Amino acid sequence: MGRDFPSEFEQMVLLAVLRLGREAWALAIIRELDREAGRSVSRGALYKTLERMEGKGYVAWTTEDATPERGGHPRRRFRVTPVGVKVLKNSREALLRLWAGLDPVFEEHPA
Amino acid sequence: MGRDFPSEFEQMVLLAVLRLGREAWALAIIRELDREAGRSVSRGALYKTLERMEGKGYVAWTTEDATPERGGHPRRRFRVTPVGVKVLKNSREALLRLWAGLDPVFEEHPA
DNA sequence: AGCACGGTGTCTGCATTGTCGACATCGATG
DNA sequence: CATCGATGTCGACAATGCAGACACCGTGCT
Repeated sequence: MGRDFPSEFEQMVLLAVLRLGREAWALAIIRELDREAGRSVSRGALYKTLERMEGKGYVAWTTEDATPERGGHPRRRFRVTPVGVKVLKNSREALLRLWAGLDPVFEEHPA
Repeated sequence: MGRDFPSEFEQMVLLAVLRLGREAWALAIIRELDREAGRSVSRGALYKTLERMEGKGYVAWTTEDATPERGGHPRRRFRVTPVGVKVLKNSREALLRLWAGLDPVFEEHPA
């Protein structure tokens, strides 16, 4: 059904992959998440999630071998599938709808 | 730590409670979620989550007895605590930051 | 050579979360 | 009295989030 919601973590990962475009390697994703969302993740957690999302058809990847410069390892380049984009859009819209009208709550400045 | 993220579902529930204001009873939350986010939840799932969130200090409730009109049952009125608002704000900002620049991806209308 | 180190990826395991469905109560209605 | 609807509680299980250990292979020091 169209009613499929990615978990919060999955959303973040999907978004990070989208932002990285052609540079979406695992470690880059971790750094992106850390930098942009203030969220640190271990590789294990990330790979697990990516694999699960592949199962659901949210992401896909291609293995590209060598970048002999740095360690010369085959690394995986991830990308978000159309389905992934769709569910992302879905929850984005749901969130947007729920946030609507609550601005006063969020606008408050602390200190 | 300030770095605490509510899960996607928790976020939705918190938001629904905020929107409902003084009318945040369990069943109302369920209806709100269904209506605004297209997400259907069972009562068990919701209560569990609310209780877990109480443990983390995101929500609190007061039991008000009787509304003799409809079943005459004590029902719980939920509300989001300041901590709850804070974590909500946190993830909202993280999401907003991650979404930034990806508009082209989301703006596409499918036909 | 030898060794530590950094970038990659895999796997096991466990704690937390998400979710359902059954059980239970009480008033109103048929 | 039998039902139904609004409420809440509980037990169980599957899915998810996440860490840490294991492993490989170049590079750069020494």
